[in-house]
Amino acid sequence: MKKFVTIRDVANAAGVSINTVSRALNDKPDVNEETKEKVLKVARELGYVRDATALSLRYGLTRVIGVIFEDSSNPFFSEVFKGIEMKAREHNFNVILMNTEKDYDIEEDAIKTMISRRVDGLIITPTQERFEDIESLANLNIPTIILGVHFKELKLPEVHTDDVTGGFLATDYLIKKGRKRIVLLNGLSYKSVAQMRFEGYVNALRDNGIKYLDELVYEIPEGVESAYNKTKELLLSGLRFDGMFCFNDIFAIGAIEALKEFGKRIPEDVSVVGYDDISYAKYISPSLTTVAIDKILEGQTAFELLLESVKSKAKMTAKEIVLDVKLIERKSA
Amino acid sequence: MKKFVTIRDVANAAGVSINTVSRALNDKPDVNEETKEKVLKVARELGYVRDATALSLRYGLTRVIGVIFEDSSNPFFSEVFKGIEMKAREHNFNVILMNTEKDYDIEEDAIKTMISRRVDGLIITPTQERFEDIESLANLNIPTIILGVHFKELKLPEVHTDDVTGGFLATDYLIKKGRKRIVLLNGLSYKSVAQMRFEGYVNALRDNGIKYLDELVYEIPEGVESAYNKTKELLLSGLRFDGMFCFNDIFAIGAIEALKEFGKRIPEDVSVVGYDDISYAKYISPSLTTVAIDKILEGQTAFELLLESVKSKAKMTAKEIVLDVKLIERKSA
DNA sequence: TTGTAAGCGTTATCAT
DNA sequence: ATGATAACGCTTACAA
Repeated sequence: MKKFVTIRDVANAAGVSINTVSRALNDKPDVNEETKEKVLKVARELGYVRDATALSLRYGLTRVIGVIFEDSSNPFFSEVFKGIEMKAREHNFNVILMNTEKDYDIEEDAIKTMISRRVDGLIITPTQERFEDIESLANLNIPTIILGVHFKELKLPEVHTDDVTGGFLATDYLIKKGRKRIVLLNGLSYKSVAQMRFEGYVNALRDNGIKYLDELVYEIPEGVESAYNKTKELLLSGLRFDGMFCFNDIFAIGAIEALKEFGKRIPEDVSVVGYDDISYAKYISPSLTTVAIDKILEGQTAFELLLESVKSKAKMTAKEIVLDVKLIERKSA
Repeated sequence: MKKFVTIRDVANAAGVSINTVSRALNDKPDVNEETKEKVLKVARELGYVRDATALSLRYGLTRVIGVIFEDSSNPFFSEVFKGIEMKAREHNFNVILMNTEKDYDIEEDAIKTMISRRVDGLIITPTQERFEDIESLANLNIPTIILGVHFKELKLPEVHTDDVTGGFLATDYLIKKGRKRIVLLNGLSYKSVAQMRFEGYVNALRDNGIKYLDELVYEIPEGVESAYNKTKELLLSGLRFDGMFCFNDIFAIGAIEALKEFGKRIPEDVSVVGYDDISYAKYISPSLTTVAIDKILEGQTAFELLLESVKSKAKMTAKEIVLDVKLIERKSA
């Protein structure tokens, strides 16, 4: 049925042996110029396209990398992916993308799949629930980059942003704007990112001589709804607060929705700062003051670090690349 | 270096031949129960993982499909992809995702790459600039689904939304809201989608007895900036209009930004309707009235149609799946 | 300069 | 029930 032209077909048509074809195709020196021309011509006419699966088997290298995200449709990840794909394409690598839907079991399966596919390397944003699956990669010595997350427990190369500073910048900005009671709407604390942003929050309070209050700090699961509901709950509970530092822009969007619903003016009554600077942050209303991270760059960096690791056959080490963040001042705070 | 456990390693360790291992691993009937148990145990201990590249070569099937988008970070595509990936995972397929950046040459390269990878099938949103590259797929009889686009020139299976109806719904809604001079901020007209939405726009005007005016119809390239600039230009030119039907939500976002800048009240002065219902459409301000298409479903449908085509070894035919659209009423119109 | 043959990891066919 | 062998498409020693 689906029959591709093989090197053998070309050989027959050109009246030479298959490895002469191979040599010609690969522009090797030990082949007569005329023969080469002829072979190339025949190959073109027949529509020959190299079979990458055969090459993979032959070389034990696939030129495929795997990317495992919790949700590739999340604008943060979709932009990071873009950076990865750009660089990969530039280096003639292809990318298999899989989602875990934040489920450890799916993550484990995805990793197995990637191993089975013999990917040359892997970029992953782990759920961080457990990490035996990631360890198995390290044991197989499959080059792996942890993206967007810091793993204390694992000695693997990581690319992430400076989220302690990010948390600090956001909180400090709110304080400078005169905010005294700043709610931290954080992600779940088993995630390193949440821990780091929390640390930044605490640092900023401390540096500004503001007392840390447990009643202002909340950890909630991902999602707009989640943030919307929690904010509504806080509002209903009568908790007083004049600022919110949200774990990400999605949370900020949910929070703002709830605040508006309660007639709060933003930023007059409550100032809101997000995180990530997803592309629509500037179009929501009020436009979102947020901690920007260069997502494309993060993806590119991850790929380049991975490529390094793929090329050097050395054992993976705990290299850590921390990317800068900056505060983008808009209307919400 | 990177040494994976092979069937041969397992065979040696278990003291059987490689095909006994193969049989055990594949749960074939002709293998002693005890031997099978032993082999399975050894395989587990050694951490054996099947090599998919070898399988691909062996069977001439990769269980990989290719997806070629113009920009996977565009929220429309990233959601469609999610639908594709979900279904693919369910059916034990993997997905290689590539971007064309709206460049025909990159598209052509991407297609070559996919052929080289021997993908079992391909889902593509063509640039529609030319289509020789797509034709080459048809000639190779590689199952291909055209997504989100209607190709008059090609007889290939397509999945797209009912954009004539969509264009009609949007325009008709604006008219029912009392709008008389409705700007169509359309995509470039060589794209079938733009043609279809235009057709819907014209139909709605006709059905409502409103005269079509060329001066209200504009075709612009993709991007928020593009829409922002064009809207600003229209405003500056003094063109009168009280409604805008935007080719997509991204355009609507850009248009709204420009309108606000000029002090126009939305929807009082100018009503705006978008298209796609990207996930942030409801969070921009005013929340966007838009024509919703189920992007996840579109992705899932595309995969399922592709799978059909992959399984049936029949020649590809021009099957067309047209998905429903519906108008989501929010605050912008 | 060109051809022959082995091998990458797997499964299917054919023997035993 | 199990083992040896060929084949998938390609590249690379090695021979000629």
